[in-house]
Amino acid sequence: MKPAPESRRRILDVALREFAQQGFSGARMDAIARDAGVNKALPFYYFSSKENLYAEVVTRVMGEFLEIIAPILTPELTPDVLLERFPRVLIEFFSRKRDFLRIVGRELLDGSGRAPELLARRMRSEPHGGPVFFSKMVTKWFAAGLIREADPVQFMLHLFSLCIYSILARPMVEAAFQVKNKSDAAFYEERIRSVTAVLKKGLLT
Amino acid sequence: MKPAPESRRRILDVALREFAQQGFSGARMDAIARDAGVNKALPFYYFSSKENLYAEVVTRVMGEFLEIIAPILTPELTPDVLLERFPRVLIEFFSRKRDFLRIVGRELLDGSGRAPELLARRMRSEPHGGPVFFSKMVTKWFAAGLIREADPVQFMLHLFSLCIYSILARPMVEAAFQVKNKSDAAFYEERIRSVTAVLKKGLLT
Amino acid sequence: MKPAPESRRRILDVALREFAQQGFSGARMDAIARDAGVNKALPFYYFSSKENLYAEVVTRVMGEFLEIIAPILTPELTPDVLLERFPRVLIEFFSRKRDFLRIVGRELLDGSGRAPELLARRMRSEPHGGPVFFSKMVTKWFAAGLIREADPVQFMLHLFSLCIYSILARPMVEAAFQVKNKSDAAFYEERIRSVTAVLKKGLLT
Amino acid sequence: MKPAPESRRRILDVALREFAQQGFSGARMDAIARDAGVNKALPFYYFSSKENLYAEVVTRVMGEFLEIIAPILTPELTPDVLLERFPRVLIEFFSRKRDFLRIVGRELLDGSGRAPELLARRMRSEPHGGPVFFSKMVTKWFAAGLIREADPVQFMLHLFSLCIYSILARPMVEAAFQVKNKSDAAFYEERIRSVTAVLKKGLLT
DNA sequence: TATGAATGAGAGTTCATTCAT
DNA sequence: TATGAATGAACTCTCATTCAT
Repeated sequence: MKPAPESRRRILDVALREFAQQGFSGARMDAIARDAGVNKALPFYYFSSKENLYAEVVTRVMGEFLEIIAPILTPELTPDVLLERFPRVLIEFFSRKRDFLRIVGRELLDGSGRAPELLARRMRSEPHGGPVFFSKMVTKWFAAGLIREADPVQFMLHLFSLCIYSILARPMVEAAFQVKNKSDAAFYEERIRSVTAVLKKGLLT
Repeated sequence: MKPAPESRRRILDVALREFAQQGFSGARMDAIARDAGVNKALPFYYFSSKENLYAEVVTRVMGEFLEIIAPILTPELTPDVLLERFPRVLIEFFSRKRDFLRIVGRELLDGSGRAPELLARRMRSEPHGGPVFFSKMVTKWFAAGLIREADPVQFMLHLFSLCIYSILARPMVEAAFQVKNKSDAAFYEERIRSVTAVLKKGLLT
Repeated sequence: MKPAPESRRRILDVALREFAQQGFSGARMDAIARDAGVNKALPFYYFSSKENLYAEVVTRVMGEFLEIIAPILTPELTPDVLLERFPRVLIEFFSRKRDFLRIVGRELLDGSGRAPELLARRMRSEPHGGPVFFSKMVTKWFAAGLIREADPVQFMLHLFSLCIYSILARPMVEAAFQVKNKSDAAFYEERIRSVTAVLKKGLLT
Repeated sequence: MKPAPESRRRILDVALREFAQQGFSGARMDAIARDAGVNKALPFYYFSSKENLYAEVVTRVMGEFLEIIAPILTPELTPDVLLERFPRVLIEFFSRKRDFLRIVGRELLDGSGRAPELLARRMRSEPHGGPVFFSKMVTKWFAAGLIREADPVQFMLHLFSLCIYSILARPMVEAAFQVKNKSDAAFYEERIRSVTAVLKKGLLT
């Protein structure tokens, strides 16, 4: 039996890191090949173009991202459980996988990015009906007087903003305040606590 | 004194847009020159290098950004006034100047960005003592029992996250929810309302 | 003796078409393998190099070409019979085998082509003494007052030019005259008639 | 005053030679730049792509070709004058400009070539009505009993075939006959004589 | 006989930058 | 102040070819 092409996986791993650090245009196929320890033609052998390699990277990133949040969104979900769990899961995920976060961030900046579309397609095939399901849940919660925000989009934006953006914005805010960096672990723990508090206080009735 | 030549300003304007849309590596000096209606050697005449031109763009962006938030931060500021005004000012500013937002966003993604340093330098020379002043204010507010968050960094992250990130994340969240786009104006007004509510409820005592 | 594997023949067939359409440099070994339905290493297994594969193609083309004209060149040949038969045989052959014609055409263009040498070698081993034999025949015909052209080279050039070139030049002349295309069959029949007439009238006494 | 970019012309000249010798795929942009004595980016500066450079070459070739035959086609033309002049003009032109001939030849082989279309466009804007004019002339000559061939396309194919193809086919026929090369000049003079004779005898009444 | 993985040597093209004018 | 011409270095991508299996 042939040894599964480990090179392919290594190229994809390295590409993820390279695209995260340098952005699409800044990333160099040469560098990816070199860091993956293969000939510079091999990435093209497996992925046929830079564009395509990037697409596979984004697909993988969004895939793992969705796998992380999917388990939270059960039909029995209540808003207090959601607000309790979501920040920890998201912040811990992205603080461990900084490169994933940067890929997502870059997709957000490039308006026309592939991520939104990918997301939409995946969401449509989600177990509990995906976004529509979630949308209805928020509406139901609001009707039941459990939360203060009626609009599911606003509700979701609050969650994502506070969790994701805080990791990105940290260096800037710390620079502005000229605060010495705490350890990463300490910062993220503190952040999880604070975000959870604001969300619960701010959104639950 | 000679009036600054119009070409120079046009190049800077176009560069801001190009860097915002394409990122540093993706931006093309050719394209900037073309769109500014000048020969492609002229940007080098004025700014000597791509790196330098980008630096000037970032400086301008951060400058205008700080000019927007500076007036809010008076010595007499109270937290309820801050939370009332800040979201409107920030969201309205960045929704009008999408390119500014993207420049800032890219700076956040490129860990080594110039923005944090620039910000730090500017902050140090602020009227009321800048960040240290603000830091003390938050501490004082907390001591006075006006707010629930003791850490100025966390406090600030909440504000920026909810305001800035929501503009960037909108296409993604709307894609996920498969929501039809409202008009921009309606969306932003709604967002301002919702963010303000969450912040006040979540952070004020 | 093992039957020549079918893959080998398929590769050769496809190669002939590919070289005809794209020329030597334009032809892609990948494409040949793909179209032959084999792995792209196999052509090298059988033919060891592109150069070599091309040589085999040319050999085959020239071989079939000579097989076509050989039967005409009998010792009893008279000029009127030659001029009657030759155009039909050649034009019908090449109009059925366009790829053969293009291979020959390309050989003519690449001064250093392998075809002339191949031809020379084959001719030397022809039944009736080959070209020398033919050369003498033309001389004899001229001496006997049967034809108006004494030089065998000129004589032969007339034959080949009118027959072969007309197939190649057709698209160009039709473009120039903006003539609607007749059916291929009709065109070739017309061409055979016209060429035969010119040759007989022009060369016979 | 700026010195007219001599580089551009040099690149075009060299490209004509290179494309003629190597064909489109075989030609190397590097080689063109090198032989033109310029940096290898300059051909792209002026012509933006290999494809485009080739198109300019073909345009030039067809242009000069048409300039050569245009003066012959006057309204007062008679068939005996045409058949007398045409072979000499064409054979002398292409024997002096072998590269032109090879470009034309390659265009003929690549069915989809640009040459036919180019030719058509140029013909349409010719002084005396171009091909339609010529077509009518042939018809008139035939009606007047001056020539034996009624079809203008066949008539034209005879002319071009005998003149052009003979230059290309010479090495092959000489190889076949194992004839020692005469001097070029002698061969072409001989060819002009022979072609003229065949055409006049074969086509005139 | 046949293949998938892998490669070295370029090929065409791009791009920031320089320079004479 | 402004430009057209020109370049060097790099970049993405291609392609004939090899090799272990």
